[in-house]
Amino acid sequence: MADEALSAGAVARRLGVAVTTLRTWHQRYGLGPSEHVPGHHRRYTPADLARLETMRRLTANGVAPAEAARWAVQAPDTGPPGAGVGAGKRSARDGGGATIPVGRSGPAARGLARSAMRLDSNAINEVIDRAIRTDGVVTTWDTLLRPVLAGIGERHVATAALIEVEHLVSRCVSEAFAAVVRAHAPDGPPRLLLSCADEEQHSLPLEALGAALAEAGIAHRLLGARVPVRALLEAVNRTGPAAVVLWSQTRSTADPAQLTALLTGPQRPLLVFAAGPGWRAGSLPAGVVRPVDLAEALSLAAAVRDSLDQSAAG
Amino acid sequence: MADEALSAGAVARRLGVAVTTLRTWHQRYGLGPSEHVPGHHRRYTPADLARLETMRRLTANGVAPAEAARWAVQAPDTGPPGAGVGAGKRSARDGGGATIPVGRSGPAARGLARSAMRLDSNAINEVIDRAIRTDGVVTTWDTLLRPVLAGIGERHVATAALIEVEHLVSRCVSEAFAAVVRAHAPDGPPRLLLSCADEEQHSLPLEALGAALAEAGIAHRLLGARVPVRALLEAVNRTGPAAVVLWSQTRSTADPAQLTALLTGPQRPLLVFAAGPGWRAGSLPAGVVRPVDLAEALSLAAAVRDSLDQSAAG
DNA sequence: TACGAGTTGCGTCGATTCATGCGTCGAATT
DNA sequence: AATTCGACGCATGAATCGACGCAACTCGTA
Repeated sequence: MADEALSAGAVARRLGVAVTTLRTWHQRYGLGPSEHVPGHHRRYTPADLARLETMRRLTANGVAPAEAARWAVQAPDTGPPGAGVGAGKRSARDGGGATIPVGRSGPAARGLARSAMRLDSNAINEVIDRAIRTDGVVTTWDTLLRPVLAGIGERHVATAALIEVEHLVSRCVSEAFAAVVRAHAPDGPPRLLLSCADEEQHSLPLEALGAALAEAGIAHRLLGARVPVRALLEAVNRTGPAAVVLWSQTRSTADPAQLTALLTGPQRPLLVFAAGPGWRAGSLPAGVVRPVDLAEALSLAAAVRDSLDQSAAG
Repeated sequence: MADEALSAGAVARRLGVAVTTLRTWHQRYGLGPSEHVPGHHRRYTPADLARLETMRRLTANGVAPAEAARWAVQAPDTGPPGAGVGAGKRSARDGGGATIPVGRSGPAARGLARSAMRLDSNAINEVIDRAIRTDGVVTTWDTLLRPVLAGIGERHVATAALIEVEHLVSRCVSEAFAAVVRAHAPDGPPRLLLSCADEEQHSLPLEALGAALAEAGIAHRLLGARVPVRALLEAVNRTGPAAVVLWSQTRSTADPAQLTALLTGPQRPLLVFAAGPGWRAGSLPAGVVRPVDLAEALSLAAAVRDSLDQSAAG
């Protein structure tokens, strides 16, 4: 670690705020140099600077300063500031429709596919539950459920068959996620709102995120599929979440106007996540964070975890 | 400083009610911050919040707000004996406001409606689970869930609002039924196939039937919504069920040809049920049984099971 | 079965309170 | 000499307050 210790003025200039504000943030929110003896000059380490960067970015997104400071204090790095997202690698696009739709996704996937073809919901449930219990929600989703569902989906659009299989598996997956959410008691008021974009009917990925959040002890609200913009704004207005995750599976449902409506809504500004492969990186309004996969969405949401809402300060 | 001095907005968001409602509760029932000078902002201490939590819990169970407030003021963490669906004395009148019309469906229905308006999925789950545990699936469906869902639906078609509420409640109901199915281990191979009619997207009644069947120890398969005729025949052909229940919610999805196709298929099931209000009694092909409600469908299915057992034993 | 009375949640409006960023000042630090 | 420190104060926009009213629902009654 470079032991560079930035002075208050340097930090203030870098952040674009006044020196006095730094002092104010320190004494009001405790957001200052980690080691500081009263009366002496403040020396900001890179870690302190990172905290202040988080504070600046959150406040720039409209988060109330008191709340933003709380997040910044306990979660130094809440993800990329928006620049690094564009370099998102196109993740595995499992091309090639082979005879076995799951490809090389492991034996569990093959077993699941077989149970699905047999319409054996008990076996499906058993496989999914065990995978979740063993590997957790994220891994199960990425390495088991998504491949199988993608395989069924490809086959379905190609052959116009397997519709009943797709429905059954979707139901089982949904139920498994719901069971995870039910098993983990929520530890506080839900400050996270998950919703599908307008006309978007694929809610399973969002349910996966919800289950992963529950697994991590993070409370949330999940609205479901096909949420019109008006209904979404209504829900935001009513519950006032700290962050909203809007899922879009396909390009046709990824209308950036929905994000803009969220950011300019009557309710207080908030963090907005644009999740799902539908969104185009270039056309997103400013202030929208775009996680590339489930794991990143989870870690981003974790930054909001322990923030008990209280806008009062003493 | 008291690190827990919640502002009015924060509390309102946490409870899922409007800020105005909080003020109303204060001046109508005296349910407010313990220390509050008129004109100043309200600061809710944890004790005050606990009181409001009690208020929320009681109203979620259908207690009239005035009475719930009386309880919450004097006993922050106690409640009246939580009773089942039909219980509860009607001591106080129950008003309206921004809620869902449930008519005379009992206090639990009103509590569920209030929780739904608050988008409080935890409270919704709690109410539903307890009702199912106390009164069983059939009674819960007929006297609690269906009235509330019908109320939401009516208001939804009239006002084009409450879509998010409808989705949330539907999800919770679906999850509750799924939990019932999971909790009761199936005792044999499923000889019963439940499926929605083609284009039919309301699968909740079928899920209710599925949960009731599971509760009675009858194994079944549930395909889900929007099952094309070809997919249904495919599933019947593959699994060879003894009976098939085909659900149709509205007249537009009740094509009798689907029933005829079932009866003339190669793997002809022993019995075909045409369930749901969509079917017209006159236009059903011969050999199709039409249960009028959930209870009748359940008893018919039980009869099928028993006859199968007898034939297997003999 | 229709209607009035009682209840309840919440929107609106003008006034007030509060949180926040920053300027200023005398003393201390580098 | 150049900053920075701690303390205080100020301007401003957001949040809230109190009051009022409205629409909707339930229930008792005719």
